This record gives sequence, C-alpha cells and structure tokens, in this order.
Amino acid sequence: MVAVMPKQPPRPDVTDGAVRTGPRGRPRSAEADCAILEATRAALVELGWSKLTMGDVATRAKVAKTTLYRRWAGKSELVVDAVAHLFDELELPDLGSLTADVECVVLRFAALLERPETRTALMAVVAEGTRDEALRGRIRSAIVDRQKGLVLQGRARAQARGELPYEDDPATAARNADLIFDVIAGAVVHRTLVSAEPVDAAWARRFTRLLLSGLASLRN
Amino acid sequence: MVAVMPKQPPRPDVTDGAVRTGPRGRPRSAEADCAILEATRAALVELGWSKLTMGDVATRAKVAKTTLYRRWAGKSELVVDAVAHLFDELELPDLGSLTADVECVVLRFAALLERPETRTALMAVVAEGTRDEALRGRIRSAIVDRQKGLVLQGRARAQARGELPYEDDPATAARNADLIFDVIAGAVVHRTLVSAEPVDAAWARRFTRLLLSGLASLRN
DNA sequence: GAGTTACGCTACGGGCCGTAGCGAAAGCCC
DNA sequence: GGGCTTTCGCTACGGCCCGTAGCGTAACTC
Repeated sequence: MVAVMPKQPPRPDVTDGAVRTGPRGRPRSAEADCAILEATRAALVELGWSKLTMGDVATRAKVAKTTLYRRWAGKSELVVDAVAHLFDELELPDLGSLTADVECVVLRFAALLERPETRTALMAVVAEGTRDEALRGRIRSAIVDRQKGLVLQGRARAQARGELPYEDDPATAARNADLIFDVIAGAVVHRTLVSAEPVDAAWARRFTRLLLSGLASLRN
Repeated sequence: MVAVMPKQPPRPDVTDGAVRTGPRGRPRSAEADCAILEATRAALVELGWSKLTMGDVATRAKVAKTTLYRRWAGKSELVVDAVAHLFDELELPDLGSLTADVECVVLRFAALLERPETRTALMAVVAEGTRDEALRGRIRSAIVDRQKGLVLQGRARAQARGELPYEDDPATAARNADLIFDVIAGAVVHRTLVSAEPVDAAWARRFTRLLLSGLASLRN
C-alpha cells in the first residue's frame, strides 16, 4: 500500500547542494489529514459528489476551511485521495486456477463499486479528469495502477500454471495486459454504474467464461 | 431516431375521458429548443462539464435563463438531452462477418467518445445518475438503450450467418446480450476515459479477437 | 529564545443557483 | 375582432458556495 500524499508545503530549494536538516517549523498534523479524508468519505456517503462542499468537509473534520486548501487544490483532488485508500483492500488471492482468480477479483471489485463513496466519486473524478491532465495523473497513480497490478499478478500465476502462454515480445505482453485490464475493469464498471445492475456470482461466472473462451462459449 | 423530449408543460388531466383539442395558448418555440441544445454542446466543448453554467447556455442560445428552467430541471437533464443526439449517428453496417461488424462498431463508438462534448459529459451524468433514479432512467432511454440495440442487431446477423448459435432460452439470450453489451461498451469507455489511451484499429482488432475467441487467442 | 511553519478564525468579493413577478407576444376558439 | 391561455424576455432577489487575505496563536527546530 502506497500512501497518497496531499499537496506538499512550499520548501526552500535544495538545489544548491547544501545539506538540509529536516523540515523546520510546526509540522502538519497527521491527525488532521486522517480526519479530513475520513470526513470526505462520510460526506460522500451522505451527500454524494455534487452536493459535497469543501466547507462541509472542514466542519465535519473539525478543521478550518483554510487548512483544506493548504493541502488540496480542490474538491476533485481531495476526493481522489479520500477514495484511493478504499482500493487498497483489493487483493488477488491464489485460488489455484485462472477462472477462480478472475471470478474472485471481479466480485471484489464489484463490491467496492457497490459502496456509495466509490459509486458516486469514481465516475465524477474521471469526468473531471477528462479536462485536467494533472488530475488524470493523480487518478492513475492513486487508483488505476493498483488495479492494473492485479492483472499482471494474475497473468503471471496463470502462466506459471500453464493456463496461459508466455508472450515472446515484451511489448505485446504489455499491450495484452492493458487490453485485459480495460476489458475486466470496464465491464464491471459499466455493469454496475451505467447499466445499474448487480454483479453477482452468476454474472461473474458468465463473464469469466466469456473472457477465457470467447463468444462461442455462451450457448447455455 | 427517437427525439428526446424536454420537460412537458403542465397540462390539465385527460383522465376524465373528455376529448381534448390540441394544446391551447402560445406553443413552445422549437427553434429555442434546438438553439439551447446546440448552445449546450458548444459550451461543453469550450468549458467542459464542471464550468458549464445554465446562465451561460442561456446567453449563448439568446434565450432567457427562465426559459431553460421551464424545460429542464437542471444541468444534468439538459446535458443528457444535448448529448443524446450525438448517439444517433451510431449505426451497425453489415460488413459480412461478425469480426468486421464488431471492429467497426468499436471504432465508431470510440470516435464518438473522442469528441470533447461526449468525453466530458458522459461520465459526469453517469456520476450524477448514481444518486438520481429519474436521471438514470433518462440516460437509459436516451443513450444506453440505443447502444444496446446495436448488440441485438449484430447478434441476429451473426446467428443468421451461422457465426453464433441460437440461444434456446429467451432469458439466457437476454442475459448474454446484456453481458456482451457491458463488455464492449465498458472496455471502450474504460480505455478512452480511464486509461486515457486511444482506441485505434490495432486495439479494436485485438479486442475483437479476445471477445470472439477468448484469452488463449492473445499469443501474438 | 529566535526563527519558521501550520493552525483556527473571521471576513470578504464574486459567481452561480433557482425562483418570483411583471408586461408583452403568440397561438387557439368563439 | 375579442377573449383566453400559455410562453417569452427581462429584472431582481436571497442564498449558497467558492477561494483568498489577514491576523493572532500554537508547535517544532536550531
């Protein structure tokens, strides 16, 4: 788990080669960071993305509004960090077969998207990210890359078991991993948030079969 | 193409069985409707979702702000209708094979998502929809159902060609269509908006092969 | 203690929201 | 034409939220 860091305080340059001792002055309150992120998640559950305001979060966290703006540039950045922690619980258990692994991660990812915090926040920040390159990068490092790691891990296991062939070309391997990631994550997100229908065990099973064996396997 | 209708004006009940003649009073300006939707799309291109305001749209459309609120309840509903028209151009040409049909629709759908209007609007309204049942229904009828029709159409063609088996059970057929729809639409949306990487011909080809033949086909 | 930085608090200009109220305009039906 | 109905443009308004500035105080380092 990689901690997501809020906006860094302005520090003097270290480019002159002089050895700096640790940061001087009053340090930032770690409790405040935690309380703010917690308050943000609570506000997301109660109010949703559109009605969430910075002032409200500050009040919930028992913190001055100015303290929020000292650490996060705005609502989007704050919410990304607040939600990112929830994705840390995503893990890929080794169940012994590629089919079981895929089904399991699909269900876990869906369970994460069922939570009202992630439900209302994920699409909203992605929408904002379409117009903000920096925000896209933040989303990528805080959320997307963690998920993509699961794909790489699952493929390595399947290859070790002999369920998947080893790719000869590293570039091809990377492209395939990206493709599989978009297919799995995209299908689960689209099912839960756009089609607004539940991802249950039956759906996960049928999706996994489709992914592994293709369209022709969908007869029954 | 089904026209998306703005908020209906308050009419007296027709439940008493009496024959009503047409609506009385001054009719709504169809030109205003058109100008408003056009102005909304233009504003989406220039400003994006978050900075788009109702007042700005009204000014662009040369219409009073009150006129907007007489027809749409808010920003989300307005944007859904404004973007819905763009999805009408989605069609499924008969290219003679399932592979070609899928590749083509993937590329067309991706081209639609490349446009800044849809890019910034689609995820935003979906995010709002997670907290608004009525808005979800509006998105479904205005956008999602039209796309889903393409899946049904493509499957029927493939079955007629003998490329896909006919499902015995209608319920199974419906579930399969929903699954395929979420996989295709989800993958394209996730690739373009979350991973923020282009859907080009090569990606469409590899995705289609994966969809038709499953993971094992991804060696090269 | 001196220096530095974070904090809480208050106050503010500015923007946008969504609505009310008005007179005028544009259609129907007699 | 005269009435009736509904929409239109316009203005004005209270309210909420934004994001920042300014101040005095608290916490930590050297």
